[in-house]
Amino acid sequence: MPAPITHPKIEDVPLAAVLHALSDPVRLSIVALAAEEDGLPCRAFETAIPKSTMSHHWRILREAGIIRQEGRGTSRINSLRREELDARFPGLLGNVLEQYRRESP
Amino acid sequence: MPAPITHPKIEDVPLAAVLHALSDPVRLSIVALAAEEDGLPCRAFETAIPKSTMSHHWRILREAGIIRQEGRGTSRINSLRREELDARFPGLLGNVLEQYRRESP
DNA sequence: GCATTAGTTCGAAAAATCCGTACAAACGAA
DNA sequence: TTCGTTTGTACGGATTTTTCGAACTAATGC
Repeated sequence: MPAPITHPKIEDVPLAAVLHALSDPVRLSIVALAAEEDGLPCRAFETAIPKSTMSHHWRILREAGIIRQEGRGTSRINSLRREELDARFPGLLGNVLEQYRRESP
Repeated sequence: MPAPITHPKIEDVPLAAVLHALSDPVRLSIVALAAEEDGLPCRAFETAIPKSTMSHHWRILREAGIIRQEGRGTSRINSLRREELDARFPGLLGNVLEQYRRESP
């Protein structure tokens, strides 16, 4: 994929950016699935939404330091930046995931 | 003030709405101050930002069930809906406030 | 070579945000 | 009561963000 995928240093990510990234139902569902299963490609998420919109959501999550993407062939491997995020915002992601699971069982 | 101020039932508020309300630096600072001191009027918050913009932020916070406003004379009394929020999203607000204080000391 | 698949980019429409201006309501003082 | 002040909302337009179809690129397979 042409655009060189870049990931921010976690210490450069403001709290508001993380909360913003998590403030969308589609992105929440992405994060919840990524938390359960590591290394999934983009196509494994949220089939009902157009690819271009999903691409936008991935970018928001990437730029908020929440998800890491590595190109593998024609697809991407997605993973949560769990440890980094926990170091920077202790307990935040875990708590949000807990709320999410409570809300959508 | 003309518009009848309404507050949502806390169980009707989606997680994404709460995170969205908290995903703005100005609103975060409002919530942080409201958490420290109860019953402050709107004018006590964020003097540098235009009144009309602040009014918008208050509305977002109100509609997310985060803040309760009661008209008192020409001003409003603002308070966090702490207990209700903690019942619906246990630990979430406290965690976000913790991150906020860590980030802006 | 050609077709398929995975995901990005472009461009335009729709929605949200920001902010100046005008406004309404409550209050105090004359 | 009437005038001026204070507190916050409503309106309208400019800017920004979000959404999504269509075109595109790159890797893979036949």
